[in-house]
Amino acid sequence: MAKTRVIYWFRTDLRLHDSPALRAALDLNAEAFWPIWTWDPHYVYKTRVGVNRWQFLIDCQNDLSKSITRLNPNSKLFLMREAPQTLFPKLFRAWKITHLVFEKDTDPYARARDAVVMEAAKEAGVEVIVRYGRTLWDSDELVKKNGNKPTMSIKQVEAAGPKIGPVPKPIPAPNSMPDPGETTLNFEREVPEQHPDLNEGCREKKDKSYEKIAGPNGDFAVPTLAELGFPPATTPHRGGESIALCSLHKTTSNATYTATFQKPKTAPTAFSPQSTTLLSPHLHFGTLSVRQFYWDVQDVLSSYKGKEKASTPPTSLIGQLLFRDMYFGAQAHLGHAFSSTLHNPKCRFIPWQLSNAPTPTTTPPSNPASTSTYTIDSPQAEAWFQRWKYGRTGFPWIDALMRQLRQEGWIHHLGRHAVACFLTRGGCYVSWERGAEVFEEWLIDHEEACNIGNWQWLSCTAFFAQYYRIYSPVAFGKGWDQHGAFVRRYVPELGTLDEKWIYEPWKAPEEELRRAGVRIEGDGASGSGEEEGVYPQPMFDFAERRTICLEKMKKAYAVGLYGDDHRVLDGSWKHLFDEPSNEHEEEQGSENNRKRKAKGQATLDGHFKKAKI
DNA sequence: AATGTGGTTGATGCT
DNA sequence: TAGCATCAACCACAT
Repeated sequence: MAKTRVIYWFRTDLRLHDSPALRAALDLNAEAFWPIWTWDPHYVYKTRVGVNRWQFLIDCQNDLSKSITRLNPNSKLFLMREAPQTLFPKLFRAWKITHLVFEKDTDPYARARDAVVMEAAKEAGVEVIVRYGRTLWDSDELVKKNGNKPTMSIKQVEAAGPKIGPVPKPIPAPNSMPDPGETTLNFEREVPEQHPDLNEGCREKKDKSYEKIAGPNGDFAVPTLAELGFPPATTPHRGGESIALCSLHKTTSNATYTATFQKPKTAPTAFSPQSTTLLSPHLHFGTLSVRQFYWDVQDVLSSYKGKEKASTPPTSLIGQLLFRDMYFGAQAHLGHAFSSTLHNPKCRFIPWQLSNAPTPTTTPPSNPASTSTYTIDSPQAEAWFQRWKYGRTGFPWIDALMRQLRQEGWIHHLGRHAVACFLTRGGCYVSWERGAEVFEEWLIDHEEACNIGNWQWLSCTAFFAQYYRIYSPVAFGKGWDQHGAFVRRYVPELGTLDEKWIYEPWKAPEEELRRAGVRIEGDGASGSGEEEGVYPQPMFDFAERRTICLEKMKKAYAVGLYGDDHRVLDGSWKHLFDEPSNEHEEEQGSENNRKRKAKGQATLDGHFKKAKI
């Protein structure tokens, strides 16, 4: 038997089925094999992981650990509470490791982290094996086949993907796993820097997850929410590969549903059950392989003989997976710059309120944007933002969605459209970055690439540009749910209000409100309007805000700046917006856009010089 | 190079 | 009830 001593490092792939990296690790026929997870202070303190997503992660880890033990009673998922960058060099020596194997991760922080770990492995003489299995196609390969440009449209993905080759077929789960070696830890432990802690506000008690490297009982156990100082989760959705595979099977065993799925025709108001598959959190944690999903759907399609025509990308289920690859491809190319407007060459500059504060340097940030700060440049906008976040806008459709999000960690994609449009270009004119942070904290399926990409889409700063298509906080929900069952479910204080007023309670006559036992009053600010039987006034006249936002968007598009423009970074963009809108300037704007298009990444300087002549 | 067409998911009012 | 034009007018992509 080969004397290989292997660490398999689980990260974005909490599964045994269809894992190219795990297969590569097991093919080493190790004499000792440790399946491990490293607790990462970056994840624990520097990203917004809400209680519900923590619960989901813990579910995934427990399920995976059980599955490993089923393959080998001596093994399980070994959780190590130290940063991988400092842990691995010590672990390599202590356990005489010969191989480290993991799935490639193209998130900007992950790339930097893995580079450090791979360097340490090189120094320790440990061979590193990396395999890709997180998207349909390796995101870096996808970018290459897209002319070394970020994938910014679904057409580009449809063209570039097949150039790489067909989506790899699923790999069966292993049916055995070698014993782990010794698990003694005879080395000094490095306690991570715990401040600042982005999740401090969520904790009821002090975080104790890093007190001992192998957990409180020294058995490498999966942590509990209590250890992290969190209160119990509120989400009804549970994680784990077992559940993920059951859910996938449930979806694909309904051939008609699977083959004719059209995303825009699924109701965002359906809640019991939901109208979509709810497989996104499983894709996020890698408890479901996206390629397994892809091929299971393809199998259904190839044998489908139903009356209704099968759907095709982009609206079909396969189309949804292509969008995911598109966002991963954009992020793989742009790195940290993808996550904010500033420094982002593909993100249109709009002078939103509550935007990320500019970084002092002119180079793209090396730190994740999630540690960004913003200035309250408008108390009004900040108040609207807070009311939006906590579901107290006075628009029941918006509030129901935001409350469902906070409580359950998941809302339908079209619901995300409705609240995102409302916060940004179709109501509050608040930066998409603020909304993205709330989603980061509250979504159990939060995937940085997809979240950032979708917020840019909805705010019409990248991927999508039809800013005049604005969702109404009244009409859109009503179109899907005439009777307001969804609103009643999540905004119970309006539970018995007649359907005539359920989307616009401020218009209801006094006697209707009295009969329904609700008063419409207060400004929805924190600490007010939370009295039982009270629902806030709408925070603004939507029609009025709609018009204002449209004008502002039109202006910003005419000016035509992007996040990497020096005038955006040095603040001189203000002059371009101060000037009153006139014919000449509109022409300049169009010219800007045309020039930019013709010159690719060129700045607008050339045009301005030309314009002066 | 100018022009036309289409773009996963708008709202409204008309036929 | 589904399909269409209108609203105002964006970008990407193909020709």
